[in-house]
Amino acid sequence: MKSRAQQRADTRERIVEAAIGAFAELGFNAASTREIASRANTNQGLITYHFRSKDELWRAAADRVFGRLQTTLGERLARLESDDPRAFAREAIREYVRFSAAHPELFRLMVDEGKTSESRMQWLVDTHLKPLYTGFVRFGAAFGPGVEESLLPHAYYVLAGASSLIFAAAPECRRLTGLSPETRQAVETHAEFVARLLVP
Amino acid sequence: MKSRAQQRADTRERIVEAAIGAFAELGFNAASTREIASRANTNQGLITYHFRSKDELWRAAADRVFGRLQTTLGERLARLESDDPRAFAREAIREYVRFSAAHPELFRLMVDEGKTSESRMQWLVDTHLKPLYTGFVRFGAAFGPGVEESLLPHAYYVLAGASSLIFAAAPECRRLTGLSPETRQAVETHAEFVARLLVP
DNA sequence: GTCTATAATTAGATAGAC
DNA sequence: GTCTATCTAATTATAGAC
Repeated sequence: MKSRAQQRADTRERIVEAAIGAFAELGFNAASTREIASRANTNQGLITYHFRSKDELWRAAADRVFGRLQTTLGERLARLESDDPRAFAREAIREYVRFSAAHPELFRLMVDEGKTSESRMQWLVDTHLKPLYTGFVRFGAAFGPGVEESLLPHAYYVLAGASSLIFAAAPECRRLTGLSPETRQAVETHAEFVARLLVP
Repeated sequence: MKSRAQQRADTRERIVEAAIGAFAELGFNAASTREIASRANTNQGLITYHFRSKDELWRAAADRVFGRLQTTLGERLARLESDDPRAFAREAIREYVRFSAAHPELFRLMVDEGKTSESRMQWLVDTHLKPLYTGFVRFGAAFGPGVEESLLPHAYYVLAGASSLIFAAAPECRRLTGLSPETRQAVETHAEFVARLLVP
C-alpha cells in the first residue's frame, strides 16, 4: 500500500526520467508533453499537474542531469589520489569522458540550448554551468603555470567538445565510421585519447 | 526588368539562406516555415511552392552549407604549400577552425540530427558526411604511421568537437566565460590552441 | 511566380469527473 | 492523484485568385 506522498514522488520520478530521455533524443521543442507522458506510462494531464509547465519540467530534468554529474564525478575525483599532478589530471579527464559516455544527455542539453540567447540558456548557465566552470578553473589553476588564464575558455570548450561529441552523436558515428562509441572498449580508447592529448 | 527564371532563382536563394539561419538557431522543429518565410521577406505559401516540403527545404539548406565547406576549405587547402607535413597539418586544422567560426551552422546541423536515427540523419551521413570523413581519413594517412587506423573515428570527433563547440555555443560561451568567441582574435587563439594540441 | 485563405494536425494548458 | 475531454493557438500543406 503506497501513501499519496510516495505515489506522488514515484510519478514525478518517472516523468522526469522520461523527460530527460525525450529532451535529449528529440530536443526541447520536438519532445511533446504527450510523448513524455507516454514514455512515463501516464497521461499528459499529469504533467501539468505535477509541473506547472513544460519549461518547469525541463528545468527539473536539467537539475537531475547536472546533479548526477556533480555527485558522480565529484565522488570519483575525491577518491582519486596521486602525487603526480599530471597523472591526476589525466585520470580526471578519463572520468569525465566516461561520464559523458554514460550520460550523453548532458552535452545534448547544453548544445541544444547554448546556441540561443533565450531564457532556458540563461537559466542553465547561471544555475548549473557557472559552478561547473568555476570548478574547471580551480582545477586548471592547480597545475600552476600550466595554462594561461586567457586560454581557459578555449580549454574548457575543447575539453567538453572533444570528450562528448562522439557519444552525443552516437547514431551518426555508427553509420559514418562503423564504430559504436558506447562500447566499453571504445569509451576507454576515447578517454585515453583525450587524456593523452590534453596532458601529454 | 527581371526574368521569371531570375526571379525564381532569387526567391529560392533568399529562402534557403533564411532557412540556414533559422534551422541553425532554432533547430529543425522549432524553425517554422512561417518564420523562415518572414526572414526571407516572403510568405509561407511560396516555400511549399519552391520546395515541396519542409524536409526538402532542409536538405537544400544542408546542401548549401556543405557545399560551402567543400569549396572554401578545399580551395584554401589547395593553396597551402609546405614541405613539412606537420606544419601543413597544423595550418589545415587552423583553416578548419576558421571555417567553423564563420559557419557555426554546420556543426549545429550535425549535432541537431546526429543524435537521432531518423531519415534526415541518414541522408546527411550518406550524402555529405561520408565524403568528408573519407577526405579526413586520406588526410590522416598522409602522415604515414602517425595515427593508427582504429583511432581515426576518435580523432575525427575530437577534431570536430574541439574545433566547433565554442562557436556553436557562442551565446552560452559569452555568458559563461565573458569571451566572445567570434572575435578575430578569439578565433585565431582557438585555431592555434587546437592545432598545437593535435599536432604538437 | 506571388500571395491570401483555409484545411487538417498537433501542440501546451485547463476543467472536471472519479 | 489520476485520467479523459476540451480549449486555444500554432503547425505544415493545399487551393485558388491574381
